[in-house]
Amino acid sequence: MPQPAKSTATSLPGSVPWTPAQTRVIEAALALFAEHGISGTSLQMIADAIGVTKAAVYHQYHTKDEIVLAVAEVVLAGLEAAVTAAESERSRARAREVLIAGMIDLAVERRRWAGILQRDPVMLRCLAEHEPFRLVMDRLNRTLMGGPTTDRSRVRAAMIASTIAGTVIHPLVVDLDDSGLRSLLLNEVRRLLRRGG
Amino acid sequence: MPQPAKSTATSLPGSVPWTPAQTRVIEAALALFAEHGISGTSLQMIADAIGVTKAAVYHQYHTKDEIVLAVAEVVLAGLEAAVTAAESERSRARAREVLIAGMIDLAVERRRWAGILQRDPVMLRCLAEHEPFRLVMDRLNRTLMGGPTTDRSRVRAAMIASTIAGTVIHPLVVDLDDSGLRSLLLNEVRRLLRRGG
DNA sequence: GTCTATAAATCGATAGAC
DNA sequence: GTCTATCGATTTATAGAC
Repeated sequence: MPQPAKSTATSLPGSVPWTPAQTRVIEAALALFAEHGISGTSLQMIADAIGVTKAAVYHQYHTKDEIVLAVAEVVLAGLEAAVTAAESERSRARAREVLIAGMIDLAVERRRWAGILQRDPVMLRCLAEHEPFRLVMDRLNRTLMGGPTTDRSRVRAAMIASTIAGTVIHPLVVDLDDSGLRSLLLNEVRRLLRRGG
Repeated sequence: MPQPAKSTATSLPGSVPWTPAQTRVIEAALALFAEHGISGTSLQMIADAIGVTKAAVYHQYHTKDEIVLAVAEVVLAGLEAAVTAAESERSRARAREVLIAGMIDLAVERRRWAGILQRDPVMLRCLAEHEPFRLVMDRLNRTLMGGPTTDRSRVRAAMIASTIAGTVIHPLVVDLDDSGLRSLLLNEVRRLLRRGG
């Protein structure tokens, strides 16, 4: 079913015309997904959190998958913006620095959900199956490697991504305030890059 | 309910007398939990994977929580051994090095499931609720910090743990063989420690 | 946009025969 | 140890009134 000139529905670029009711659904879903996982969250739980019935939720999104997709768009929209900003830098080294700073900002300010969502099996499958999402991740990874693709650059890029996503949700740092965590994490990740690259 | 001299039932130290049928259950559960998450895995799926009925599974473990608990014991038994080995080193610096090497060995050799399980909301709740598990994690974190608890040492320990657990499951490194990933990861993590700490 | 009511499937869990 | 058969609760999802 080809439909040439109308690809705004499931693509990333942000201008999705959400209704207030849809916004309430994805906000509630985001919080519940982060706490219980996607499989562990039922539509009943989402409906209860908003204060409506299941039928009202189904009127906004016809399947649970659609809700997952909408949540994925929200989560990845921020990353996509960070990657785009980084790609406009002149050197690859500068691009990587800017991207890392952006990723840390995002991870810290949404540390409640950002990290967990990116490890959820259902979300991972969603990101792998839908090309627009995979494209963003490819651009992110390429910028993160900052040069030719070698075993070593793969491992280093994977380390940076895991460190940022994983540290902000680690039990050891739950007591730290956002700005303190942000600057400490930024410093330590930069140390990772300084020698060898 | 104090029970002085009989703590083998739910404590970690390995000598749990599993029957062959129980071993089949937790092996199937481990693989399915890693692929679909714990909430996303039903007892029917576990039974199907083994080739028996649900009732047969229930004969081994009376609730799903018991299966989760058994899986958690398997996962944490390896970590506990690594921590114990590290703690017997003379200096705290040596202890940390040994622990990190052990954690990397474990993460790489079980990279199919080790990382995902430690991020699953149900597993996290299980680790937080049962003291024996929390105790192991506390010892691990203390050894990882390698000295006084400061904001900086917390962040650095969280970074090391997230890096190891997250890198081995990152899409960028799925094609690398175990030994290559292991040595690259070990080198890069050691670089993290070299300066400042 | 939200409701009540309901269908069909699956969930975790149990009883009892073999 | 495994089976058949079943319970009650919950799940995703739909129909139709307001």
